[in-house]
Amino acid sequence: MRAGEVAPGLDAPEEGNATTGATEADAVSVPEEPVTTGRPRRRGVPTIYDVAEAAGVAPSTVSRTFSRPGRVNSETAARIRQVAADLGYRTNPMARALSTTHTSLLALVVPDITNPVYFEIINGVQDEAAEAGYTVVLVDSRESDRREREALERALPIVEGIVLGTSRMSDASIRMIAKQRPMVAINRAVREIPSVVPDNSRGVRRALEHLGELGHEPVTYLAGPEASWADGMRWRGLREASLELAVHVRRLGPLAPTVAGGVAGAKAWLQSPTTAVIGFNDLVAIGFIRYVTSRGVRVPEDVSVVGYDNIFAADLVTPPLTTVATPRRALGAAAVRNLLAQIKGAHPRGGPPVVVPVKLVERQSTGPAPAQAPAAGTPPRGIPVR
Amino acid sequence: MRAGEVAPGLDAPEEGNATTGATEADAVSVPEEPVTTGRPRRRGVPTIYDVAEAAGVAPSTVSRTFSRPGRVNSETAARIRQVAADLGYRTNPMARALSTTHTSLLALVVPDITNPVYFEIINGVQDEAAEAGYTVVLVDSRESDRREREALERALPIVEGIVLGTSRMSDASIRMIAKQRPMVAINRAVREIPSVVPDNSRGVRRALEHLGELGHEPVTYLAGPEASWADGMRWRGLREASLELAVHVRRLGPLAPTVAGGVAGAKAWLQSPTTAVIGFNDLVAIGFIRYVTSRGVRVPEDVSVVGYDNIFAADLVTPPLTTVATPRRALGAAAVRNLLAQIKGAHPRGGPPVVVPVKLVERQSTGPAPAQAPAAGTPPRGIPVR
DNA sequence: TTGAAAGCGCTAACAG
DNA sequence: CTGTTAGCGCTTTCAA
Repeated sequence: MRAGEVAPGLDAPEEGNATTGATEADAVSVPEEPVTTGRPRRRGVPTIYDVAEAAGVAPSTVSRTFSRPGRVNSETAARIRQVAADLGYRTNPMARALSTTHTSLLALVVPDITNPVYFEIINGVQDEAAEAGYTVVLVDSRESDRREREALERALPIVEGIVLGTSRMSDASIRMIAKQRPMVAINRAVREIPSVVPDNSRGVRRALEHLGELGHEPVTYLAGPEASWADGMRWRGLREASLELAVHVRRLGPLAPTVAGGVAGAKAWLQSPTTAVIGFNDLVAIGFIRYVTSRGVRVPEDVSVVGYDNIFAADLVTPPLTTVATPRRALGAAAVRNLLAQIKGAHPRGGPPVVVPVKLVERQSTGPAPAQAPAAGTPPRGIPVR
Repeated sequence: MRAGEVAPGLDAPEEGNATTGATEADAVSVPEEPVTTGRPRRRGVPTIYDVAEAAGVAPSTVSRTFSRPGRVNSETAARIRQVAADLGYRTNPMARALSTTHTSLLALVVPDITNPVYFEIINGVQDEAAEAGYTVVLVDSRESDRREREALERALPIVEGIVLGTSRMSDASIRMIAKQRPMVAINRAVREIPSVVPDNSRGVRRALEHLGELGHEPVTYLAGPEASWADGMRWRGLREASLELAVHVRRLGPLAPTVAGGVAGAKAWLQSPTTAVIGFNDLVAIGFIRYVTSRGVRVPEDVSVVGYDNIFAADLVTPPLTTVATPRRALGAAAVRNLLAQIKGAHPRGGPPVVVPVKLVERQSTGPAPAQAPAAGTPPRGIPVR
């Protein structure tokens, strides 16, 4: 018995004692004045109790009406919904969560919301989540595993699952957290954790193919961070493609995955230039172009460069960047679908990563190799050596 | 009385019959078989009851230990914390929220997470929120008021407050929602809603000042969307500055606040060029530069252009863009501080917007006006008229 | 199909 | 300073 409900009704004389489910004892104290607004409890947002009373049914019936439609007579349901609407009733997510542990919240972890690469991932995740009635909590680790852990720590207890859009944490930490909530990783393969990744090997292969067709040989790969899983995949793919396509590939790095990293790569490249380079990502490619351009090297006349990711800025720089477009929105959406499946019970954890296709976007930073290929160690014409 | 608690206690003989608060009636029904694991309730994450029992105190004391440190003896607290740690107890946010309506969640609404302008705002909001122990739920309206309303609708019941980082909803809708939760708007003044905005008039004034010093006259303003509050502010500031600085300003627009908008603006500008233009934002400025450059106009030799916002790409384009830097991170942080203050009770709603300072970042898209200013209606030298 | 009643885990008076 | 006791609003057996 909910004492709290009865008492207030009784304590408020002007409310009269509408048979609020009062016991016989209560019933004896005959009401003397009619009530206008029979509001049950303290003022505030209406609850199922308010709706129940107004509709003349039990609270549990109201609850069922919203949580298990179908388990209640359609007419009663209709009436209840009507009353609820009139009262402006909205089910309280916290109360529901308390008894069901179902919060309709998902966490999305990204290392840096400022990094263009994540925009579309975020959009894809949000869209797919919204479609399933889920809201997403964005956890921005700011490239710090401490921040990431803290933020995740805070979000963990309220979310039903986690999408790891590139994490800065160790595999061990990740697995630790995966024990507490369903999780799926994007762009990173962690043993035991389901993941979805872009087709890295095909991406670099297409880039190399494109460059090869233009007559470039050899090609320089401006490598990403040592710890980067994606970099490992791309380099591996590049070596394989190199064999198949019969165009040599040199590796130069590791480099920070930023414009600054690209500048650093350009400086190194100037010491032993090639007619084409493939950047670890667009930022690196952009930094490369900027620097070599400032040194009098023309793109793509002297050197062709292709980036990776196809971020927003790729089409803004001069010349517009030829790059491998990763389907980031699809990546995010796929991750959420997988996650939701896990949440719904079917726990297909582990297994090989889901691979989504990529494609090469040809713009103006690539062109035919210069007529005469530079001798090894010799800068292409026009390049001031260092 | 929590039946669930008492029964288990009695069932465990090895616990002796410590007067756990059992009634006489309960005490009589002597247990016949011993139990090994005297686990209180259903298996799962530990609750304050588990901690209380293990520490030999009342649940409420455990609760206080975590929710109102200081209101409990430091030694007892220490012991409780120790036990809690051992048990791996973590306070359940949903349960807490249910009784306090304090969720430690904030909503941040942005029209398009893909728009570079919002990155720093998001970071500022996240940082400030995290510092106060709050987690933020990102609501991306995707430039659609329907989506925005729906997402907000979903988040509303669980957040304690809302930061509107540029909304697509009507003032009326906004005010409607503000009735339900504390709110503060960024970059938009809505009557009755506290807001924080960048110093638009000072920003455009600095831009015009800069251009004036370089000898430009008159200057063209590539206007933003008609409905944009910011555009209104900027144009107004420009007209005032125009008077004070004695340099004429022409308005050209409205334009979409995008690269495409800039291209459209450039086409119009070519019909009656000036030696300098100020874009509504960086994207517009970038689009402008792209187009005029493709038509043989040199920047900044033939025309100087200044953008607005100082987005990431501003420093990536060629030439790097001179632009007015808006302190977006500070904007976000200030908004959260204000919001938190409201949530904590002091409701300083309404009032004039909080204005945060901006500054001009000079890069290479601006330079001295061409020696001979073009006669009105005449294209600067080198510009092919249409 | 509906109702009654017991919690979900925590906080909050109110006593002691 | 600590324990008792009601709930917060909703879901969920268990009966009817």
